[in-house]
Amino acid sequence: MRATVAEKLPAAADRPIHLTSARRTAILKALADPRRFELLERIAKAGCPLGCAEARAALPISAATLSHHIKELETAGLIDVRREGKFHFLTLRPGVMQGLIAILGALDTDRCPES
Amino acid sequence: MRATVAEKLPAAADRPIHLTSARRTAILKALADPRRFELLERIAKAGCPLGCAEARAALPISAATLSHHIKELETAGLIDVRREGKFHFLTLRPGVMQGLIAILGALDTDRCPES
DNA sequence: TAATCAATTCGATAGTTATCGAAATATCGA
DNA sequence: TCGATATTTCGATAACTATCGAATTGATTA
Repeated sequence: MRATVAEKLPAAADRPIHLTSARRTAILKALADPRRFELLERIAKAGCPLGCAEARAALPISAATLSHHIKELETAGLIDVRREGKFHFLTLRPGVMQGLIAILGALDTDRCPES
Repeated sequence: MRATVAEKLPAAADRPIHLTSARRTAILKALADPRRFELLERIAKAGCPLGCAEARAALPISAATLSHHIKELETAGLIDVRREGKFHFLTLRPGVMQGLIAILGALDTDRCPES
């Protein structure tokens, strides 16, 4: 099933997206920077699209650095950026985090009885 | 509670360990290197403790590099290393991956209705 | 003890990246 | 069009790290 665009289900019902190993690495790298992770937390906790100004107010970084981090999160496919005139709004991309979780969860399924 | 998988997989029922943000970062960094991730996959899939020789046979890296990666995984708390005389054996540390999953899962809980 | 094998440590190198200020680009309001 | 504001790009720097060969430590065996 080739993921029809029609299934734009509202909130918590996102299926995990399948991730190639290259994309998995990109996502993990994006998450591995503390500031970037904090930014992503802000975006996630905001629920509604987060403006760059709000993001900037929360993080002690320059505009150039924020732009860099946003691009990293975007190219990793972790967030969507809606560019609306002068302002940009950031949202978590549905299903991606669940896709990562699926990969990580598969790692510690079976274990040796003798531990 | 979505513990549907737990019943058919005996040993994987470890509770998620609570992770500080510093440790979360260390773990994500450890996972963000592709070779290291592959090493961890090997350890996980082996189930039983994996010898360094087997690990080395699976990865095209020198002994020095393998040693480095093992230390990274160990200091991040992702694996345990049982040192038995001349040989070292690697196992996945229980609960840690689940702890990370818990953090990541908490990120995309609620979302804006307007998408 | 000497030889051997497993793993670590050392020293060096090459590639990556987080960070910033300054300059550039883009959008909006007057 | 002009000026103000938002974001990006550029150029540079500092810090980090993956990698290796060589030397070293540590354990086993002859």
